[in-house]
Amino acid sequence: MLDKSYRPQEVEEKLYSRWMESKAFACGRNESEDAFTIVIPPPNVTGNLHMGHALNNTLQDILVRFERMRGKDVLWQPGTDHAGIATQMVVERQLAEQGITRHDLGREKFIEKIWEWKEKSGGSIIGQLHRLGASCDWERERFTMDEGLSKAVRKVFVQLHKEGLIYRDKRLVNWDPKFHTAISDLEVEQKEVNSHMWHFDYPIEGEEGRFITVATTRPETMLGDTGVAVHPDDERYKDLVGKFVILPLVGRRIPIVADEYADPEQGSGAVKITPAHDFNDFEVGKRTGLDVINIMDINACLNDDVPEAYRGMERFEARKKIVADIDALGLLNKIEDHTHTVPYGDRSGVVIEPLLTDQWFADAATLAQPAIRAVEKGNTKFVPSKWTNTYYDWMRNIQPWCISRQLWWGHRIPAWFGPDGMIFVEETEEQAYAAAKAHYGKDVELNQDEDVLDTWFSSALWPFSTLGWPDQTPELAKHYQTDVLITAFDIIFFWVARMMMMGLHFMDDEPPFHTVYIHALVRDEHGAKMSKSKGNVVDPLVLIDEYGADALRFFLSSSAAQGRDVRLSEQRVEGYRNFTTKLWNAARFCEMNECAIADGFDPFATKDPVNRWIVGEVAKCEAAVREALEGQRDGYRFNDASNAVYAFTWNVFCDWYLELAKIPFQGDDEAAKLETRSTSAWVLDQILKILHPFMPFVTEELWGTIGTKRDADLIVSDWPVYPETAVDQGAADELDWLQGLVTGIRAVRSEMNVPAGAKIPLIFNGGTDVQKDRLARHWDVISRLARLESNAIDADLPKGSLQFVHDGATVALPLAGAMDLDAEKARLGKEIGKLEGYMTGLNKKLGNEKFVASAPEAVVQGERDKLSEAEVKLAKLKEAAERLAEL
RNA sequence: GGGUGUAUAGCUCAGUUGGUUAGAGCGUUGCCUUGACAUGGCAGAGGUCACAAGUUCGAAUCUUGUUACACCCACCA
Repeated sequence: MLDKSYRPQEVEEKLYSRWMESKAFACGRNESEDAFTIVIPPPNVTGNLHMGHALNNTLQDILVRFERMRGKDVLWQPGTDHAGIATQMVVERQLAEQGITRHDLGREKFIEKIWEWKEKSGGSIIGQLHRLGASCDWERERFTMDEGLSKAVRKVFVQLHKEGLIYRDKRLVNWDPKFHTAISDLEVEQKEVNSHMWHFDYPIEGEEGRFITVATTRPETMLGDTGVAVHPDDERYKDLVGKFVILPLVGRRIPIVADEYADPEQGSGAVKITPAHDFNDFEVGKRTGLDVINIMDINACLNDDVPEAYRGMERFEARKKIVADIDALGLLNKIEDHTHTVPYGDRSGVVIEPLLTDQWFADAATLAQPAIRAVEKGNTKFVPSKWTNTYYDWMRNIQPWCISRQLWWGHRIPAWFGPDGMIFVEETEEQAYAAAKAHYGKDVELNQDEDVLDTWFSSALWPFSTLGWPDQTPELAKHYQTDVLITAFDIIFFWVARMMMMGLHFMDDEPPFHTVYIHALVRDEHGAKMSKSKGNVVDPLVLIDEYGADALRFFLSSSAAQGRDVRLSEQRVEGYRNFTTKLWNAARFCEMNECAIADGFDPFATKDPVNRWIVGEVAKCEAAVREALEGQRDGYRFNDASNAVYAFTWNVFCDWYLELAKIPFQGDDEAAKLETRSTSAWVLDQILKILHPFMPFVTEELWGTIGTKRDADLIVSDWPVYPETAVDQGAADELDWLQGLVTGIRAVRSEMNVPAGAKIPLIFNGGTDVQKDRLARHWDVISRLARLESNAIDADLPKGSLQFVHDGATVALPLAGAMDLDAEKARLGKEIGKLEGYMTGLNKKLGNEKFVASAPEAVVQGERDKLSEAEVKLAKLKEAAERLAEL
């Protein structure tokens, strides 16, 4: 027996446990050759479920549940990411509370601490995904620092190194002075700031009183200047090229060089060059042979290569002092207000400092080539397709990828240094020692590289490392290539692009997925990005508590129109909660009426046209949902799929079918009652199946609670397949006519203020035999739904009647003295006016020879049909108006 | 500086290859405690599809331009 109301809070956890225990999520449960595979975008092990995760995982779960029901061997591969910087930060913060730093512990102990933290409180997001209903194969859960995945990382690193695609280089990198590590270009955020442009006069050597003015937004770097550049064609400075300036405060003699980088239009046309602290200057320095003097330490404080007065100063403190000191020397030419972009570390939030260091790089430009080709050839496609261009733009201009990080938490780089600096890159320490012995001819002491790899390096391997690679496991054979990757656009470069590169390189030129579905961002109700600092973050778990996971999921999927952001609306979530209530009550109604599928019942061989009709409507709904979801054409239209099943359930099944079913339920025709009971139960079952991927909990609960005996849970039941004959067009037309008649009567009644409860007579004139037959057969239904007391066919019309035309027949509701004649006249007049306007348009169109000549025949015929239909209607309406006028 | 996207009812949004009297949900108005459901039912009001020009027999839909907003990328001192 169903409870009077549905309380998701009481059933969701129970059902999720049941699914887990029955191993409903497990891959391989179904032995089908046809595999369907999605790898989850692994959330950070430090993460908490936010709306973006909720959307992302809801969409994945919809596809996974859909394909599972369709009989495929489904693998939704879950796991978490070790998230180098984020995780290290969390644990360091905890240590800081005890007054300890990671250096107090030492590397080994610190990493142990992180593992402890991970075991105890890491991965709470997994439990939160359970709340959402995510049907991942949890027994296969992976972590990017697992032994297996780490092995894959080492193998990839070593192989790429042997192929020359990973190399070590001394280069200027983005240095994060807070975390003391290099970061990649992608982890740098350019932010616009209001600052100043300082103009300094640098004295020319040997020319008393002559200066060259340079402008800078970073005065502190002047201590590292090793030259001044002017444009080779700049007439103003031609005579100065080759001469020297004496760098103020430092006293260094630095050359004036000619380089095209200097823009004569900018400032004075002369630019100071600091090769060690600016990417452009580095290039200029290389071209013109300038010295490279690094003036900063890892904290971005000035080092010992600057004059004593500045040593140890923090860079922004130094800036103030330098400006003041230059001013004191009389060399501060001017200060202008200036807005420019400044690089910030995306996780640390501090200004990034270009710093010259030894780092490991991946040759992204080479790895990108197959990845570009795969998309060009259509082997992997983006949905929506506009993201293809974003991908191309980035891939075609890709820079070397700095993959080393000066952190402790992560995959340690498998490189060992010999006593003379020789590097041995091997998968294991033993192999490194063996290689060293072979090289040196004797045993030597090796030191492993202290650095770890960029977190995204291991994520790039996720689609095959989680399947067991480098071992050739059955899962790898069956589930690689995976099907669709579902993610947000902000991760295309970080992750998608790199998975493409690695997947193609290591998996025999087969891309990791055939489709990349890029979903929207979830914004707040005002359209603003959600962020902690704005305080507008909505916790999905709070919404789940309040309205149930199904309501949140349905909101997200019905909002997931391609190419458009999702605006969170609690009101809409509430609306979908109401939908679960509606479904629940429909099921209760069926239960009360003892609906059950009788033995031998064939849904496609019912007698009652109402039943024949609803079976056809089910088939249409299923087709709409399936076609919207399937990836074959332009699938992944989650909003279309959700809306189709919503509209069918509420507006067709509940609003019409169940109302119609009350007639046989309350009547005494036992055969009709039996058929309708079976049909109702059958349709309800179909709804539960079709709705299950979207609303897994309420559907499973109903599936298990309503009277029907089940072999298995809904989650592992079969997605329905209907015969061609499921749609009976004759029944569809008949019900369409019936609904139009009822709606027409209701509208007239409502508009003319006939009391809702009043039962009134009906006169039906000028209808076809088919219509008369329908009226007679469905009279019970029509009289109930339209509140009628009697009917007469082709009868004389009493003077005072409400009248309208339905499908060519005149429908009259005699009210005698009870009706407002003037109001009815006005109503009919308005109706006629509207119809005439409509016909004018049609006549004009059909009178246009060019239209008739050039439009497709079907379109022209369609317009003609509309016109003749309208003509009949107009004639009848006019008759009605005349009758009224006689009064 | 380069690129992408969006503009349709009071609000949030659908509208697949150009052919409807342009749809939904929420909100709103009126009526209804009708034996599943007031977290409900029935009926209604509400739109010159941002603006301008063009292509076409026909444009919310295609082209160009304008305006507004959003986002991404980029080393301009």
